[in-house]
Amino acid sequence: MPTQPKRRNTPQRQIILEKLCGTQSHPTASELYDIVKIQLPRISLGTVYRNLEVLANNGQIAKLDLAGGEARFDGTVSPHCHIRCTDCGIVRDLPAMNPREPDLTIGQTNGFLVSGFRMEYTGICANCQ
Amino acid sequence: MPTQPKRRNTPQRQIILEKLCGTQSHPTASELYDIVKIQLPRISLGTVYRNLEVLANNGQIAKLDLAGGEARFDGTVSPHCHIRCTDCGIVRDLPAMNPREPDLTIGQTNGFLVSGFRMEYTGICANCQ
DNA sequence: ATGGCTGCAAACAGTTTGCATGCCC
DNA sequence: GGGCATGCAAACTGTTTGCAGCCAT
Repeated sequence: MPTQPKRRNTPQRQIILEKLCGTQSHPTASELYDIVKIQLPRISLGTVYRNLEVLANNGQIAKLDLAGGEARFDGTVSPHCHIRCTDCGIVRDLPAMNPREPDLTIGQTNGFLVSGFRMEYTGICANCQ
Repeated sequence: MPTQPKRRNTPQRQIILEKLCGTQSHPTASELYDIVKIQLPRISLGTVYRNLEVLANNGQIAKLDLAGGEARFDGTVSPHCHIRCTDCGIVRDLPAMNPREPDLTIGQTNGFLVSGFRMEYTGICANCQ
């Protein structure tokens, strides 16, 4: 198997991780770009995307590939459900909700090897009501 | 409230609906475009998108806004779960699975007005294993 | 000096939209 | 003729990639 490359802990990567873990919101890549740019004005959007991918592969952050186009990112890795506003798109945690365990046998009828499952609530957030 | 426009039943719209309902797969817009093009060689991709939107708003088809980029469309409207191959992206029905009823109170802590929820299994399909 | 990383810009994919024209009621 | 629909092409959005140069090991 291919050994993974030795990663460096660049300021860009550090600050991206720090800002993502320091927020309750689940920012998109470009929202995060705007936040990080305050401290690193010369950072590029491409770097944000590249680092988010590295961090997600590392298991340090979670990529939320929910409905509605843009991917969002979550500094909290432990599994929990989300609720998404169908109007403005913001995503919040549902901490009280513990997701049902995936039923790994469910894919057998289709020949699938089940690896996971996702649950997502949708609704209208307080702001948009 | 705005009255909705009087829709016409054009051949394009008819055949898109017919082809979508006649398949078990959950085609993307451009996959459907390729299928419909056999019978209507001059149809445009934009028309496919526009009609899929009209049909979805009509409740005649369902738009599956799952993870993984491309939207997919489903001629079966009754609620059921899906399993998606993380490798090739194909989507299959999970007919045995009846989705848990959405818990409408779940959003109260966040001030959300819950309108629905989605469940999606992921795995590797038989072909990609 | 090797190889990961950066900023920048261009490329890319999926989707939407503007426009001139066509066709049905 | 009012208005929905079409084909075409251009625009737009989110994301990825190629490249030259930089910096840590």
